[in-house]
Amino acid sequence: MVRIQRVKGTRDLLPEDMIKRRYVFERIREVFEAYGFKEILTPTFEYTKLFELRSGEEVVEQLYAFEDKGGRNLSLRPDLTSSVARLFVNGFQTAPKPIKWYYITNMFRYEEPQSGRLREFWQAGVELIGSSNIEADAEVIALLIESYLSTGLKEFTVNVGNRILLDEFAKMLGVKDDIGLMRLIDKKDKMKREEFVKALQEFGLNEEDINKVFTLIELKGKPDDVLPKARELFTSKIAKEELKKIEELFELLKAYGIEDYALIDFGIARGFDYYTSIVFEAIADNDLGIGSIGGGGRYDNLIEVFGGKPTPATGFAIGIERLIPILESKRLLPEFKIGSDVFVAYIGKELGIKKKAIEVTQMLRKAKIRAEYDIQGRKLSKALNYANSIGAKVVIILGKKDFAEGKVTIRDMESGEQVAVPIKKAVEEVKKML
RNA sequence: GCCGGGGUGGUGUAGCCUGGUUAGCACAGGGGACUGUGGAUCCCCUAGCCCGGGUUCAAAUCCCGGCCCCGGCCCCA
Repeated sequence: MVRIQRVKGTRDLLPEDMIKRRYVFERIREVFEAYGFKEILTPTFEYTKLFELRSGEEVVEQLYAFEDKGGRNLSLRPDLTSSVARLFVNGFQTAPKPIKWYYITNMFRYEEPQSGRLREFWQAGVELIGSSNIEADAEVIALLIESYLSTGLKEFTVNVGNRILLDEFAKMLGVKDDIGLMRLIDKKDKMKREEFVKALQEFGLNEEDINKVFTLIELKGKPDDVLPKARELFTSKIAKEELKKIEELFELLKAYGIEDYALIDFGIARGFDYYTSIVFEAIADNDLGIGSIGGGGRYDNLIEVFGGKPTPATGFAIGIERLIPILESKRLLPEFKIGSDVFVAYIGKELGIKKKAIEVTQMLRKAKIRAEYDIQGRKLSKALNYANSIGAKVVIILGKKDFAEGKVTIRDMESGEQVAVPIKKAVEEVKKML
């Protein structure tokens, strides 16, 4: 007999995992809804073409791609942004703007698993479609920050960069392979300074250019410190306009009251696939080897790539498998009690007494008390033992004597105290003890 | 896709280097001692060498391949 294993890069989620996830999702959901975002869900799989249109044919390597029985080339969704854009194009182009949608669901990417990276993972994210105003960027960045705060996380920052400024920067240096340069800059934190310098030299940059790269990288921190230096570095008109937007962005973030968590980091690249302007990523200090815990940005070209009329959009996603371990390691999650509060044990094997045990259990359940009765039909000492092991606070004992008198014995599992009460009073009595 | 480390009952492990009894231990699980009182004790039971091939008289142990886990690279939409 061959034992079937879990598929590589997937997880079984047990009750103690689920309760934590549910808690975190609920906190995030409350904030999303407070901001007026409405929940949507698109299909788990799409035509592979959808993702190719966005990211090029090479992405198939990173997709869970397959052919179905009808010969359709499909892929499990690697994120929801493409699907949401597709949905928008298919039916919401004339809907009132902005459209504010959120989702909490699983994604699939065919990659080698490692710390904080699985082949199936969950994201909570939002998309804000139809506004090119900087207000839209501010709204989603503020929402991202408030989402983390709602889970109890405090030691994190959302670092804001800008794709246009990086393009301008590449132009200034006369670099054609701007994406290559950005990837290199993105890796700056993983390398020693000398290695980084060497890599930049190999990329074809002279000393002056390399100094400019370092100036760019050091453009990191609070806007009051960073923006004046940025204005010296960037001289083009386009760049000046973007800098003005970023200045306004941070003014708006102050109005949201969350500016302490937002920083500028012009070295952020974030993949580069379809981001067009403001990009951002959330970093939480941790010793688990986890980098970004979420991120997003503006994607003003994607909707027309999918055949819609040009429509600006921005959004973000939070990686749950990255966030939860960090919350756990910082002890920010509450203690959860899983399982029943009341265990109903009965003595004897007669049908009548079993039925009475079920009836009592049902009374408790109808009163919204988490209760179960001893399906195993254990002897009393084992039943108490079991009740103890599942953490039941109260055991209801139904014996022949009780049965004959129309009563049950209620035992407080912490103190060991017991009272015999008429069955009709049992629920009331138990409620007092919980 | 590439690199490094690993894989022994449900869980945690001993054994592996240096091949040789019936693969040991603990916890968990089921039953009993105990036909109305738990967190205890005792007894019994269940259950394992990731898969395949090779070397050998003999493989958990040595060799090769695969799968999976942990971590790193590429990539990270």
